[in-house]
Amino acid sequence: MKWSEIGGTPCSVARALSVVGDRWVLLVLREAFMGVRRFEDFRSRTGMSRRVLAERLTALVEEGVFERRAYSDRPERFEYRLTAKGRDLYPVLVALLNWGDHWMADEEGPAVELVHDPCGATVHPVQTCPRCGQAIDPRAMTPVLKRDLRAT
Amino acid sequence: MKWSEIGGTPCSVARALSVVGDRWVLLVLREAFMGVRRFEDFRSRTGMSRRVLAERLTALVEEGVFERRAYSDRPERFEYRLTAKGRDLYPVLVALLNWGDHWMADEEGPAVELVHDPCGATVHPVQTCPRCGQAIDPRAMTPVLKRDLRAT
DNA sequence: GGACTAAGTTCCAGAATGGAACTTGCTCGG
DNA sequence: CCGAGCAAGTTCCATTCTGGAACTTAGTCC
Repeated sequence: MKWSEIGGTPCSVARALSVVGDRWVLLVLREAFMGVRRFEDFRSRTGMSRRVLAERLTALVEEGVFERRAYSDRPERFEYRLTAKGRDLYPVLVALLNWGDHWMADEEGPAVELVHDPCGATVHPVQTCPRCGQAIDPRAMTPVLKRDLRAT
Repeated sequence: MKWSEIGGTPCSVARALSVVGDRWVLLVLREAFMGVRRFEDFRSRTGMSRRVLAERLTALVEEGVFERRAYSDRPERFEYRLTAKGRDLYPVLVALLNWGDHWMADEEGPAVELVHDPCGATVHPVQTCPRCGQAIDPRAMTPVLKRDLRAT
């Protein structure tokens, strides 16, 4: 199976990955959540090649994760802003951040910390059950398969 | 910058991605969380090539995400089990699943549902602030940069 | 006029990938 | 005993993808 076919799968994880399951895309999203909007800023802060950045941004705009809009005519210049669909990827980034902070840390401590404005605390958000409010433990979750994940 | 250098960055997201920021790796993890442990099962359920699967599993074992252990001598056969480090990636997968369910759905509904055993509900876990318990809204979070994300 | 900027595009050599064939050690059916 | 089958890889090749550097376009600043 080629990667490009993965989005045709009925699995939501696979479909999400068809959009977002790319090394560079996730780094671009990290920057977007830090407020970056411009091509050159994405490029210099992630260190990716222009080639790949241009390609990824185009794809993300097509997927509706970013919106491309002019911030200047003469000369024409564009910026990339997260849409609601893009903003909803925040939990993915936070989950990666938490895991990196926990398992890939060095002595100097995390480079980025998250402050929850309403309560003012520096936090690592946790996943909880929206029904009972308990923190999620993987072993307390049962995945129920409704369809073959490979079917079309 | 080459991808292989990304792990040397002080950013936890980048470091997490150096391990897990691969299309196929995340699909392998999806299967692992559904209980899959064996090479052939990973292969047939994800559709990836043996070549790439073998390579990724080796790397994940080196990183401590999976543990490789024999489940049979004569002939020698191995299985791959998630370690604690691997299990901690659950929130990443759940976040992707949630996003896929929400934004990439089709008419037939999700292929996988998650049941929270303690309360019995089918749920989409949400990220909350461990301090005040509120659901996380990206706009209510301020990222505080402690160091340059590109420095060594 | 010349240097500089931002947002791309183009080109190339080298790295990564998918697919299919092959290997190893063993079990099973006849 | 013989051939088929299986699981977990490994090897090979043709195709695709990447990083890096150079180039383009339209305009501003000195």
